[in-house]
Amino acid sequence: MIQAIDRAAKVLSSLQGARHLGITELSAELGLPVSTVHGIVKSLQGHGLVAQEPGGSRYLLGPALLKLSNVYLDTLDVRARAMRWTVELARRTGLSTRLGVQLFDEVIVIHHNERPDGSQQMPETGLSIPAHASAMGKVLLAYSPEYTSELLGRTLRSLTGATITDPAQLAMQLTSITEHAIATEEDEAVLGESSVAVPVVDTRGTVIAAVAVVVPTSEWPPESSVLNSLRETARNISRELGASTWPPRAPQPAVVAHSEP
Amino acid sequence: MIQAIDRAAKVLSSLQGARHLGITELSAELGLPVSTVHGIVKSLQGHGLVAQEPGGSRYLLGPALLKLSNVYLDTLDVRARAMRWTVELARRTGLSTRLGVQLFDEVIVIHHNERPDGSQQMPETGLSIPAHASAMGKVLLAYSPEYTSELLGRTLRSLTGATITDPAQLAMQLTSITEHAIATEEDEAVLGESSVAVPVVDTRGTVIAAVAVVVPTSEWPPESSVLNSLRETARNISRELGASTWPPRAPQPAVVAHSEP
DNA sequence: GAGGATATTCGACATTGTCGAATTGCATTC
DNA sequence: GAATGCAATTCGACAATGTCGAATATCCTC
Repeated sequence: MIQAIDRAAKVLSSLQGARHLGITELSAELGLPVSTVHGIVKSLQGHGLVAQEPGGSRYLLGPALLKLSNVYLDTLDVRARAMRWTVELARRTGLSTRLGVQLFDEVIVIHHNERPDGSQQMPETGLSIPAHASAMGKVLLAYSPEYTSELLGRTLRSLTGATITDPAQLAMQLTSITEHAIATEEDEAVLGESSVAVPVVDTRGTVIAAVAVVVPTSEWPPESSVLNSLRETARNISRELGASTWPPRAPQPAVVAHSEP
Repeated sequence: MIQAIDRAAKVLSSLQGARHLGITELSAELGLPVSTVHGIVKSLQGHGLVAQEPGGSRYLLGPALLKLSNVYLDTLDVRARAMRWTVELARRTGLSTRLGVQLFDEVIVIHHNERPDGSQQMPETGLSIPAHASAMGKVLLAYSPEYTSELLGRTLRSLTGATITDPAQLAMQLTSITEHAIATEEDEAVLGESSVAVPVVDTRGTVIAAVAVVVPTSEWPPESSVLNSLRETARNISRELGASTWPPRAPQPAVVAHSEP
């Protein structure tokens, strides 16, 4: 890991947490000399990744990020393929749908369809949710055991009273998820909102994303027709991506007893 | 400018242009040894700014960018303040509206309101348009003479037959824009689409963004009521940001003959 | 199964980024 | 309106760091 780049990324990450920061504040947060931070920030600024708050001398994230992320969304094959199917899913279930990918210990929503009831809703594309508090996150964790083992070691942040913070309990859910290829979450990220998610796989059988429907907790549990539609949506997207089977095979645990002669 | 960060930013920029690239392709594009590029890419990947295309060994932009850009949009004061006014502008004019900021020689759309006619439309937030081919871009250039002089030196890329590529002609438009505080563009970025833009200023009287309405070229020129609504919108946003006067003062050219005794 | 191409690892060198001190600039106070 | 204090910026020397080329591993093609 190249030190300067690592530090630059940490600067971006800090600015992400605390909207506006001065050089001194940044240097305190990162534990680096001010002049070092200054050099990094100016380099980022030179590419529009960081900007000065007009008038002041504090810094914030820059517009280049918006341009980059727009291209990022366009390059995602899953997203392009998924869109027509999730529209249909939203229509059939009357619920809002999400498509998400894993970013370390979080899920990033890469596509969102609003509830088709015409109510005013927030766009959720770009939203990030701690993986352990999200149905999509649980799906993605369940199929990527490498990250999971590490995650279970750390303390799990609680978002609502219902967030699962006990590693053992989460681990249990995850094994159950690989068996049934479906994950749920009740009020664990946002009070009043629950969700169900299933995996999306590509040609190689790898789980690369998750689709979810968001269900108001007042309407929980969802009818089985909702679950069927959700499953069918994931199967359709996966098939378009070249997957031959769905649901995906459960990931092989680190050590298999004796599978080959 | 820190070399490693500069190179990292260039890697991101390359991936932005050509969706998927291998290490060798990247190294060719940047004129750097493969091992150097490899180190940079792996560092970016370690922060989710770059990702591997599943299965292959090629690289593409990463999900962290989406998360960062989402925070970027949230931190923008102008955007939050502008939204309610642009909704009203779209309603009154029946046209789609844009709010944009400058990113070097481009304009990035930071907010977009769809035409209220209920037709299916692309979301344009995150869209980037060469400044010289956009009404918003012309506004922003007109009020930031530093960049402009440099830009006029380069060759201006033509997007449609109507794109202004002659520096002299563009320079003329820019001076006229500072006088009237309004810019137009006819088919210069996209055929069939024209637009009108006005500046948004902050407390210090600096132009920090531009608002525009997009007019189908078939309905060009827009009625004066549209221009009035647009101006009023910019004035309202600017006032909310603490600006005392609107339209903004024309920027002082590099050398003034004799203005102070 | 062999060949070619591409990604990845490794270690030595010197370029490069880092750091602390000095300077400038801004804002607030008296 | 001058003076004080804080924060951003500039500068230069040192050595830690990133860079590069060669060697190795891995993947894909034929």
